[in-house]
Amino acid sequence: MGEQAEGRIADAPAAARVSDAPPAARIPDAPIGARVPKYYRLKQELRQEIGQLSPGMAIPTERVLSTRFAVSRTTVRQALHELVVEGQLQRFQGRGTFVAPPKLTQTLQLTSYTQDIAASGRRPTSRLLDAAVVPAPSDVATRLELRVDAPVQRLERLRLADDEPMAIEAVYLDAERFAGVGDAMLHSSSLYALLREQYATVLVRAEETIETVLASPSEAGMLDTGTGLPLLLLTRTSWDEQDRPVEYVRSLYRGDRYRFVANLSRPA
Amino acid sequence: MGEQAEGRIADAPAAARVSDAPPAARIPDAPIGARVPKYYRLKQELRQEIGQLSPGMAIPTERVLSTRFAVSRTTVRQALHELVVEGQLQRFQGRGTFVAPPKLTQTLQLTSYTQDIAASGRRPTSRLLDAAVVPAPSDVATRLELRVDAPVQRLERLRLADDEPMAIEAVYLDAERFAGVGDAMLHSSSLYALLREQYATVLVRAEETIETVLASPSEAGMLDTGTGLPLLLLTRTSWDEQDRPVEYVRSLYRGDRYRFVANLSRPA
DNA sequence: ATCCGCCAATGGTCTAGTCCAATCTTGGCA
DNA sequence: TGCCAAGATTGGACTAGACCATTGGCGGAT
Repeated sequence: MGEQAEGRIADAPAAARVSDAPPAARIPDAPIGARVPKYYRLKQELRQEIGQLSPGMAIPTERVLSTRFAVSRTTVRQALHELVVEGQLQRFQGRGTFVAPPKLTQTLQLTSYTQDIAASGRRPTSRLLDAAVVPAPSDVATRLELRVDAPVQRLERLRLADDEPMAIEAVYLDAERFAGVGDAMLHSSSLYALLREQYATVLVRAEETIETVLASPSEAGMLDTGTGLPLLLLTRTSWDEQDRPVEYVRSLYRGDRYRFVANLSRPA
Repeated sequence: MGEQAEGRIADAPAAARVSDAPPAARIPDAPIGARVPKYYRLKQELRQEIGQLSPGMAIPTERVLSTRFAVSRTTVRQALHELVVEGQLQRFQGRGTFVAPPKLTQTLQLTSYTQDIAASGRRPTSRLLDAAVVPAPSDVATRLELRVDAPVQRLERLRLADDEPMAIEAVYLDAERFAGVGDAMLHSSSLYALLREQYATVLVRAEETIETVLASPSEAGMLDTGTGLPLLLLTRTSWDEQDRPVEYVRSLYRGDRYRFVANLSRPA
């Protein structure tokens, strides 16, 4: 299920070449008429080698690759960077570079995070980073159909699966309608259960957007990844049975570790 | 030469900035010890300045920024690169760097591309890149529930909206069940209309995955973007009323130009 | 045996330059 | 006026090297 390297759409057959000299591995020459940067050819070469290895195995250091392929370390780093972004490699300062495990698939559905992760056979946990009532910024106010600066409850959590950081999530709720939800979340782990049991609110519909953003240094720190790596930003607004907006959620997932799946049906 | 004189880049604000993402506020930055690289501060500085400008306006050249902020051109390029990835800037070799228009939102739904784009007030067109019957690769065979190497019709198209390249799309269909669909598509533009009218097939359900990949040189060329820029890879499998898989589609969208939205409802 | 501090190795950041490819400008020529 | 060649300017690729921060192993002290 991890396929993605090959079988891309319009990928030029490109480096389906023969590497003749084992000792001095050389970067394949650019095909005639195609201007392919050196770092890109190196990347393809490395991708091939990585394919032979198992997740967790180490690959040579940047300096070694630099001399082995007779390119500058900068060029090696550019190739490695792209492989990291694609989720093929993981780098750790001071330790080395390692083959990454395959991407995980997360379903877009109107169920609780806890259920989702448990259903995939992993152990879900959360760390509450922040719970405060704040004046609604304009975008939050718009989504929740409140006045700007109306009090909203913000809940910020770090989501983990098997103790690995998975996403940073910020939820916003109407602080008047859901008074006390912040305190309640200090001792609860499932917001959806709390809404159902304490506030008699059930979510029936949601709109979720997905786009690519880049990790800030602190986001990178929390997600245990690098600054500037692509993240997937999911923005969700959910409505209850009376079609009132209930929650507005922003979640940041590592783009190199996750993919998302949505189930569509014919419009009515 | 350890710490050289700082240029105009403000020192790390690092405070609880409500973090500035293009459309609206991102998740707040926790002040946990995160070292802020120079290129990142420059990026934030430039983001601020860009916010004052209108799409299409030019910003100073890399060499000018390099001297203005007293950093190397490499550092400027790293900052600009991230802003390009985030969809804030567009760069053109030989011309300059310009403020990018805002991202476009594309809905994930089981309707035809032509309808979708037209509904958003733009003019949809397609360029048929390739139409051939080929032996099914293993992933295609799996999705379409066929034997490996069974004949499948591949249709590869470049999707445009208002003449701007939007996505590269590859569709796979069972070549026996939909015999002649390749030829028919030479003179038609809507596959879904063709399926409905010529093959009495209506799609009622689909599963769509979204993940981040990077543009190869040829993909970058077709989408009029840069090699190595993040793309959003959408993979769709659709089923008909008898719950038979009909199509398997892979689409590549520019991650800096598009976001996607899905509508979710409560599971039954 | 255990702990701790030093140190080598790793990836992360940054510099100051070179050369190349694409584009725009400019001026001369028909 | 219209065209084209030459040069200037832009971003793209690449080099060789420096210093920093983090990590983990080794060896000595306890």
